[in-house]
Amino acid sequence: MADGTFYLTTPIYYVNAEPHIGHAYTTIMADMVARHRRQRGDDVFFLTGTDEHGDKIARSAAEAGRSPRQHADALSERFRELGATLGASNDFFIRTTDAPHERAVAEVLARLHDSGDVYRDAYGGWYCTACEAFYREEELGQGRSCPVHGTPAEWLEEENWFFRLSAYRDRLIALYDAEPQFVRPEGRANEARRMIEDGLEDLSISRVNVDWGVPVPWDTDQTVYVWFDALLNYYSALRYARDGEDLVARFWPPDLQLMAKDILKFHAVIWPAMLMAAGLPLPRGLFVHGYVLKGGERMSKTTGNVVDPFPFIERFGIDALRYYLVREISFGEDGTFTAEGFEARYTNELANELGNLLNRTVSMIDRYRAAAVPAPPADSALAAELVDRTEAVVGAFDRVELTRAVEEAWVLVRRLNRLVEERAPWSLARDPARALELDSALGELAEGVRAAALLLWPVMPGSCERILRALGQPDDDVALHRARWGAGAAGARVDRSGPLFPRVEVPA
RNA sequence: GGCGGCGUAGCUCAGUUGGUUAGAGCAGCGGAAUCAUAAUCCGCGUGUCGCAGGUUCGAGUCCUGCCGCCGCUACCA
Repeated sequence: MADGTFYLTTPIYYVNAEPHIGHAYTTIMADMVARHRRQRGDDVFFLTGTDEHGDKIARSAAEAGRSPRQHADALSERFRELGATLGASNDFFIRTTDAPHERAVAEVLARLHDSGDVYRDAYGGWYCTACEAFYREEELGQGRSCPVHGTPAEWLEEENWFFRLSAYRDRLIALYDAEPQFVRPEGRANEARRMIEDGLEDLSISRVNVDWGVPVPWDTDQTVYVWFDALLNYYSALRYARDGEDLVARFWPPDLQLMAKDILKFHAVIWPAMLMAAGLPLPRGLFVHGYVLKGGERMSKTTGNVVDPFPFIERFGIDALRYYLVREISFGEDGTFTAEGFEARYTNELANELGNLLNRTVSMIDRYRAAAVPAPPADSALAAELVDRTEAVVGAFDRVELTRAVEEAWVLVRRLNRLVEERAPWSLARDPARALELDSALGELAEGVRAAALLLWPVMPGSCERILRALGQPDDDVALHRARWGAGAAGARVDRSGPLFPRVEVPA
């Protein structure tokens, strides 16, 4: 970031089920950050992908009657397609089954083994195959059942390789002391800190009975624990995403890593410890967001309480979904997805406020000035206001307050609708003596809408490019500095190309 | 049990380090306007800021207790 590069990641998605809106949410939010940083001229690398190893994948593959590889291929492709549908501008899509990733995992693990951070020990415990996790006796339910699945846990004893996580306790606490912004929001940092202070146990990072995984290089009877494997994707991707170029030097460490709150511990405790052990610089910041709730409850693959994003995308368009998610759910908090709320925001905000603003602007310029966009007046009060809006948006993005960023941009949209009423161009148009005033009013309006499109571009890229085209502006340069007052192309002609967000009939 | 969070207008929520008459959006009511996707703009809030105490010149904002709701405690964004 300081050097003008920006490395941004989403978690990699586990391919044991079809993607749902929770995955879409994280990818969309990350994409907004990525696009915003590019608007600012940063050299951005935006990574997402899929997590494909583990016994659970092998089992669901078997149920589906195919090999783990076939299963992973099929589902990984679904996640890749989801990203494309969402308009995700990721620079690479990593799969943990990529051979270069597996080599990187083996290398890092070997390094930790050599340095003494990985050791062999016996481990016994109650194991749930569905969870791929061991439980302590007191955690089990009646009949020694898995607290999550309710199915009986089995007693397993095996020799595993352990990561000396406990040895990093003091260094982790020092990290949280020194970098209060390492994990945001603040409450999540406190949670993570508490996990560290409450005592860390060494972590078993290999499995004997799991075949579908990366073999432990010096003990090929064992495979690497999926989380150890998965976390390293953030590092390994930079080593092979571009043929012939090692991106590690250019982008490492990550500037921002996004995730939902369920995987806080892996990212805020285990991951930095792994990097310390490997001698790699730590990420500059993690941001932990909340859940997209349905009916006030958590969506879950297990219970089937999920929202399918595709019908909404088909009816309202991807930009409407992107807008709704970032606006409705205060980023960092949980929020509830409802069809009613979606439709209300689409109609009130996208169609009526923004879409209609563009439409009335273009329409008046077409009607009163034969489609020629007048130059914006240099003395407009909007010029200063635009500086304020832009700074507010940039500041919000810097703090990863994405909901706030859209709200700040939206203040301009509302200001512009008010401006139309204040100037009343239709009234000026009736008096030929006020032609200059009319030019000024229409130029001011067009310039304001153009700037609003640039501020909102990370949220709704396609729609904002359409706004620019409708105003006769090039749509291929959306750099943020072009949101300056008067930076638009001169001599533009408006193009009436129909409603930006057409009203959608809502069946009763 | 442990740890953490939440409870502010009918609804969804903002409210930096405590400081004057507690805000926004939506919904509702009234009005203006007619460029526009009948889309916009203006006006209208007697809210015990969950309850009870405490600290303070002053608390929605800090402390204690209580009530209610929720999350995490190694499946899943």
